[in-house]
Amino acid sequence: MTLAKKRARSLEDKSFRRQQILDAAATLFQEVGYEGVSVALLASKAGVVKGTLYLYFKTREEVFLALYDQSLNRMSEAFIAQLTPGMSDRALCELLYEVAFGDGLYVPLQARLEKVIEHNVSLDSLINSKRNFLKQVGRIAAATATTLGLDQAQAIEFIKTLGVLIVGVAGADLAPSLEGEDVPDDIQALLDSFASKPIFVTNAHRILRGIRAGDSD
Amino acid sequence: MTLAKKRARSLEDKSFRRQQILDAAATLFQEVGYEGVSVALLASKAGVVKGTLYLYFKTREEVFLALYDQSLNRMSEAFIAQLTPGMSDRALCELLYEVAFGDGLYVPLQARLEKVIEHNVSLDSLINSKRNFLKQVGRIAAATATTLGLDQAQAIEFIKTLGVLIVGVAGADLAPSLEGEDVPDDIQALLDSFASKPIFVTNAHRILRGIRAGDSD
DNA sequence: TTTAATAAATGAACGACGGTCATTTAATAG
DNA sequence: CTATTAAATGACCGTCGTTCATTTATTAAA
Repeated sequence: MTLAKKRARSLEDKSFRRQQILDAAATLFQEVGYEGVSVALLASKAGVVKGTLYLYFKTREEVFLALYDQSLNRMSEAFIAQLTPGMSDRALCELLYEVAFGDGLYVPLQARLEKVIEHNVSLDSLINSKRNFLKQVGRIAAATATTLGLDQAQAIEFIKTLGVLIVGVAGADLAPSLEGEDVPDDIQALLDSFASKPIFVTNAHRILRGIRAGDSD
Repeated sequence: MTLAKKRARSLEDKSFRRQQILDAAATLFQEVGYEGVSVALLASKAGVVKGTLYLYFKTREEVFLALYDQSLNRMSEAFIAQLTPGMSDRALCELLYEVAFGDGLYVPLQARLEKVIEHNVSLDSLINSKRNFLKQVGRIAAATATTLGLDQAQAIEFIKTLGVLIVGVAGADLAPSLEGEDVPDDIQALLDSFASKPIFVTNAHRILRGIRAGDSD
């Protein structure tokens, strides 16, 4: 769990400590959310001091970018593992929803990736992250192509588009919880009408039909 | 332009000053973006001092929420004004894209609305904003229903869904500009493949076809 | 075994941030 | 002309992400 030595001098030691920090960040994120993860709090949970964090990550956002990369890898692995041959279009859309929203880190990080995280990250880190993204999209698309009988280009377009859709529908889940607040009926009905799952599944299905039909007009 | 008196004592004076601050915020937003609009900078541009801002807005985010409401109103008005009878499905999707992304404030604010802005706003302000949202969606949907020959329920679903799609596709536009940076070809191609307009128009069209077909499976 | 070289870890300090509030003072009513 | 009021002020607060001179655990050399 913890490092035997107090100083990480070898490369293995360093990557071990780096991962320690990431693990603490993942746990903390689930408890207090993105904005709640301050550098001071993260450092204390990781058992180091603030300055030490900056030996392992250039900025606070680089921590989140690394967390995002790992969550994307988990997500794509889980998706591919749960794909079953002959799965219906709808079942696949639902699986993708469950895997993406079930991870706990992937959706809130993806939703902040381009608007926030990427704005305080080195070009190198950004490029590495994008390369990993390309790789995971390729893996997911290949598995999807086989299951749904699409060609690879269709599957890539499908998966990329669903990534876009996930960010859109995630809005409702990332809005402040009004649990226990005195919300008028008309407003509550409006909020309910944006429940992420039905919107995602229905429209993922519509998009898939369009791709199958080969529309380009 | 500016208030004759140095103190705003009447209700008209107060709402005038409030709007002055909002105008300064809109201008500043276009220049420096969301994160660049600090309370101190906004105050100086509006010709007041920091503390004064808090007489007119409870928090920094309430400024952005008011800005969002006004941008949504502008947007829906422009959309309805430019609708023409007999417009094709595709033309309407393109018009909606142009109007939404052309405003300059609407898209970046909508993209941050639920994830950031609504988290630091009073319940009253939030409810008022949602009521305005409901009203504008109703107006846009009614005009769309007429133009496209949809019933009102279909049109409302269509417009709500396109709002979700806008937030998703906006990611690419809100990412940091890598203009002048040394970006490898594969990464540049990836970024280009997420250009917001074609993704929006193509998929808005697919969604519309699905709604027209009356899919619910 | 002792010493010198190294770089990992520290924590005090920085400027900028959003937000507060006792005080000042412009405008109004008597 | 005076008393009342509340709009405007600006000094101040705690917190934030980030930096860096200093300390010290670890390793290599003597």
